[in-house]
This record gives sequence, structure tokens and C-alpha cells, in this order.
Amino acid sequence: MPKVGMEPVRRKALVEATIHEIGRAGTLDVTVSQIAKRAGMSSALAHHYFGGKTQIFMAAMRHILSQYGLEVRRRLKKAKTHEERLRALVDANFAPSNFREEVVSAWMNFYVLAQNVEEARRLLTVYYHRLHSNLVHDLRPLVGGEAVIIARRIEALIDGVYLRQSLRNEPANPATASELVLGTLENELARCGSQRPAATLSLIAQKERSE
Amino acid sequence: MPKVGMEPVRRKALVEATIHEIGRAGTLDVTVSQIAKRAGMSSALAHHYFGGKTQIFMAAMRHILSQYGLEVRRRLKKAKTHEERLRALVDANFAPSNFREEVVSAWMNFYVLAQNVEEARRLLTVYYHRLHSNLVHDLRPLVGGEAVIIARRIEALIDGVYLRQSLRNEPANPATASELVLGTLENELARCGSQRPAATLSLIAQKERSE
DNA sequence: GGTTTTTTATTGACTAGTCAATCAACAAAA
DNA sequence: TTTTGTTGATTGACTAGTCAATAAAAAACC
Repeated sequence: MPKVGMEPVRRKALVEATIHEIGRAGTLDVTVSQIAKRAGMSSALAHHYFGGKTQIFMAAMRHILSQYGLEVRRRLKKAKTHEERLRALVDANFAPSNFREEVVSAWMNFYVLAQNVEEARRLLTVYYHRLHSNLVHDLRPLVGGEAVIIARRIEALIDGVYLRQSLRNEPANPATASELVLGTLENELARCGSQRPAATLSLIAQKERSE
Repeated sequence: MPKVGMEPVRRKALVEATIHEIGRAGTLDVTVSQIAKRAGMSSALAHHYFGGKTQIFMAAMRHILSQYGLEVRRRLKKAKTHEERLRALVDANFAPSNFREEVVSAWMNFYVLAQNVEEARRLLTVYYHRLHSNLVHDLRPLVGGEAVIIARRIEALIDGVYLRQSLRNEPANPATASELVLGTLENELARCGSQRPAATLSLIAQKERSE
């Protein structure tokens, strides 16, 4: 029974169904029918609103990236010092909204997609650059010239944690993951920072341990 | 013109063609025909020798993992001290034989495969455990109780470097990649090691810089 | 040594199934 | 009656896997 103004509702449902379906299957090899079914409509309607399968994937990827961006900005707003901002940047990656089983799996598959589809690669590159310049911005005052190399380490580490999470059967544990990255960061700062006492940071201290 | 004793030749050709084809396509979505064609035979023959597509993939994955294992053992044999052994363990990941564009891409896709196919996951788990226990074995004497957590960081970092490499257009640079990981490791050791002078390690010093 | 039989290598043609994309048709709201 | 929403049915392309047939080498036999 056709109601009017369905377009945004349908699009949203499809995007979310896509992420869940990719997460469930662990692959980009999901059919439009599967996605449409989960979103509660026919596959023809999915094509009607998005045009094609690739566009559905791209919309889903854009959604994940924008949700991630939102999380980053939300946390950065609360942070004052450089140390707090660094923690915010790292923690955003492991926020519950991003670091869930299906979303992590979808991320992994988008990485693969970015190897094939130029637009996907572009999106990912934007995210990379933003994270990198954010990190460098707050690392520079603390470690000077080492900022870039340390940023690269943190970036790779975050991706690695995601990758390994996608292989686990256990549900994601934000605290453990975040701690792993922050611990490394703390080490880097303690080692080559010279303008502030190492203890100032204490990134981890404020969280309880797990694992 | 049938020559006899072709089986091992064909199998090898198919395995290598599989890796190249996956790397080229950036996806597991390659057809048996494409693989067979690159290996210089008909798709029927590929089926004849391997049975099915999944088995072809598994054979390719096993080949990559065994090549990696070989590299590790080769380097470990030359290493004497714990520090040298740690460096060997890290460097093996970035040896030219493993850290090439197609192989990196294949790795990424095998990660995805491991989310779906139980046997693929098992293979990857074996590799994980071996790397982990190797790292811990040589970290423990240097850093004691922190060995496990540091090992986890290094492992995630290595995976992250692979992942990011798969997104680049530029050819892989072993030196840069290795340095990124070894630098982190050095930091960790310098920070929490207490039984030996930090300078002893100098993991990076012996390599020229790049990037 | 020559002939037959068996084994191994090889492929073109075919089957059965899947799936993205399209379209014609229908239904409610404006 | 025009716009918006919706779907079942269909098309067209593609692909994993099978099979029967062919051909050379090797082995067995005389």
C-alpha cells in the first residue's frame, strides 16, 4: 500500500541492510535480492532507487564513513589538550557504532572494493588523509619532526586491529582494542617527546584493563 | 601433445596463476577459466586436477603461507641473539617474495576468504599462532611480562602495513615497511626493557632510510 | 620388435544454475 | 490524470562443474 515520501526511508533501509548482509556473509558476494529482502522490499525497488549494485555498495560505504566522521567530530569537540585529542582520534575508531562485528566485516570488504572501484578508493583516501592530518596536527607539538612517522604507525595499527578483529569469532571489545593502540602511542610519546613529562599523558590509566 | 608427468607442473602453474589473477583483479571474483587461461590450459583441466574452485584457492593460500614459513625459517637460522631473531621475524613479512603487489592483494583476499571458509580460517590461525609464539619467545627474555601485549601490537601492525599497502598504487617498499614496524618494536623495548641498554638493539640503524 | 591395452593428459561442448538489470502493469496519493 | 511507489515476471549474460571423445605415452603381451 504505497505511502508517499518513501524514498529516504527505503534508501536508509537498503543501506543498513547492505552493511548487515555483507557482515553476515563476510563477503561482497551478496545478491541484490538478499539485501532487498532484508530491507523488506523487492529487488526491483532497490534497483529503482539506487540504479545498480555498485551504487548500493558505495552508498553503504559512504554511510559508514560519515558515521565514523561524526564520531570523530563528536569526540574532538570534548577534548581540550593535544593528548585528549589524540585519544579521541584513536577511540573514535573503536566506538561501539563503528566497532561492531558486521561493521568491521563491512569495512574489510570495502578495503577489497577499494582495490577495484576507483570511487571506493577515493573515499577511503579521503578518510586516510583526514585521520593523518588530524594525528599529525596534535602530534607535532608533542614530538616535533617525528609526528609523521608516529602517525603512520598509529594508522597502520588501527587498521591491523580491525583486520584481526574481523577474523575473530568473539564479539569486538572496544576497551582492549583501544588500549592496544593507545599503549603504543603512549610509548612513542614517552620515548621521543621531550617537552612534557611522560606521566602527563596516562592515556590508559583511566580505563580498566581487560583480557 | 600429451607429455607424461604433467600433474605437478600443471598444479604449480595453476597455483601461481591463481595468485596473479587474484592480485590483478583485486578480488576473489575470478573465474576458473581466467585462471586456467593464464596458466595456459583449459578450465576443464583445472577442474580435473583440483576438483573445484575452492580447492584451487586453498592450494594457492597454502602456497603463500608455506613460502612465508620458508622465509621465516631461513632468516631465523641466521639470527643469533633475541634481537636479531625479532628482526628476522618482522623482516620475513616484508621479504620480496611475500611483499609483492599481487601477493599482498592475494593476502587481503584470503583474509576475506577466512571469514567464510572454515579451512581458510584454520590455515590463517596456524600462521597467527606460530608468529605469536615466535615473537613471545624472543620478547620474554627482553621485556618479561609485557611480552604478550607487545607481540600483539607488532602482529596487528604488520597486518596493518599489509592492508595499507594493498591500497597503494606504488610498488611495495620493503625497507620502509620493515622500518615502520621495527621502529615501533625498538620503542617498546627501549621503554619497558630493563635488563639491557637500549642501544644494543639498533634495529633500524643498519638500514638506509627511504621515503 | 611389433601389437594391443592401459594409463595419463587434454579439451570442446554442454548442463544447470545464478543473478543483475529491465519492464510492463498495478495501486494509491496528489 | 499525473506523480510516486511497488512488484512479478522475464531477459540476457555469465559461470562452475561434467562428460564424452581424442591423443600420446607407457606397459603388457606375443
